Amino acid sequence: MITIEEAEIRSKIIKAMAHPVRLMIIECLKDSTRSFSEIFDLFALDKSTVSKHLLVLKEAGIVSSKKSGTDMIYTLEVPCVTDFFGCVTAVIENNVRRQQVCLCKR
Amino acid sequence: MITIEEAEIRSKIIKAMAHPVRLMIIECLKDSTRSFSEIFDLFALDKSTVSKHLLVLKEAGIVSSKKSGTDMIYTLEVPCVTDFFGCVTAVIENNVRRQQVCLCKR
DNA sequence: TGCATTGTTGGTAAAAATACCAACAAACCA
DNA sequence: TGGTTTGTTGGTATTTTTACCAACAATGCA
Repeated sequence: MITIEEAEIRSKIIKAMAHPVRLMIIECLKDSTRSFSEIFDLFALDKSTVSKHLLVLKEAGIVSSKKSGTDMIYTLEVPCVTDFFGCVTAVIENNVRRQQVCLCKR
Repeated sequence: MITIEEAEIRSKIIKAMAHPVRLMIIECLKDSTRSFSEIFDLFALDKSTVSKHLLVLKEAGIVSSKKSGTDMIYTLEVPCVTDFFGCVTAVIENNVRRQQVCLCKR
């Protein structure tokens, strides 16, 4: 069995992914690095909000950043996190399927 | 690119996993179903708190429950979620490695 | 029926997360 | 050097999450 300390460490990393904006950021970093302004342009949010979402991902160790000229370049450090989305999709499909069963039976 | 609606649906499922207690519940359901009292005994928490954590997992479609005699039996609906923990461990190990690099260089 | 046992629900207080604005820092360029 | 662009940090209001207690519902048992 997992200890509570280990669970807390895991929780921080999973929590860092548990926000729609941060999920979209991870998705857009899946195939290549992106500059802050490219990421910022995806959302109708204040730049400080986007910057703070990136900080959450960085502190979790999911992305890293480096200065390049004027830009700040963000990189997905651990691409395997996107593998997980397949399982999340499986949960979603299972939910849909179960709801259909309910609808049919009642 | 993923839409914001899709990201919100995914986010709800990931958020359901993003708590140390709920991660431990998932871990303990990995190999077999468990009764409420077995799960409750893992924690020094009020029974209402544990019950509500289970409700969060249930509403996300991660676990299901069924009454069996006196007990409420909980089942992990989508075991693949535990596969993800391997990737979370990869993030943790990467973080440790990077911190060691920092410590050496400074 | 009366009384435990088992688990859920309602209410509330405290903590954490989120988004914005404003101010700031760093780098570039005119 | 002075101004512009790019991104971060500080502060604050709002929302969400969390945990407890108390009350309740459902089941089994004496």
